[in-house]
Amino acid sequence: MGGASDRPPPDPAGRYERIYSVVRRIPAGRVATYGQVAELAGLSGHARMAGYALHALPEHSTVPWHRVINAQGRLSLRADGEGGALRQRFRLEEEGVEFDLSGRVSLKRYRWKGRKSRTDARK
DNA sequence: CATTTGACATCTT
DNA sequence: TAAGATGCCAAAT
Repeated sequence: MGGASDRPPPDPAGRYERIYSVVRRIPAGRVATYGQVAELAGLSGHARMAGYALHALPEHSTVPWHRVINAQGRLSLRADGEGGALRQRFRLEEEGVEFDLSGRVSLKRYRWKGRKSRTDARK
């Protein structure tokens, strides 16, 4: 067993990097939920971690954090008030993502089908 | 070192 | 559809 059990994060100082890596793979015009990002990052079940990672992300970062939304298809941003969320919404609209009257995104249509790496569909 | 809080998800009422 | 409760991990105080 190679030791290390099955714990994915061998990076005590770069766990977030794993999250960023997944977010970077999100194509424009597509969105992914925190839970999905966490799962692709190897932290399945720990959706919160994904959120913290993005929050700790600097603005000048090249990570398209605006493509990451919550499972309700809604934007989640407490800091910066609604301005931050509003800014994110405009950014997504600019990429082709549409919002409904409730301010929610149709995950059914814009959800990014990201796999764990592997062009193979599954298995 | 213990407590609190935080870019969430999922289930239940 | 909305609202409340629970679980998760990490950083801040």
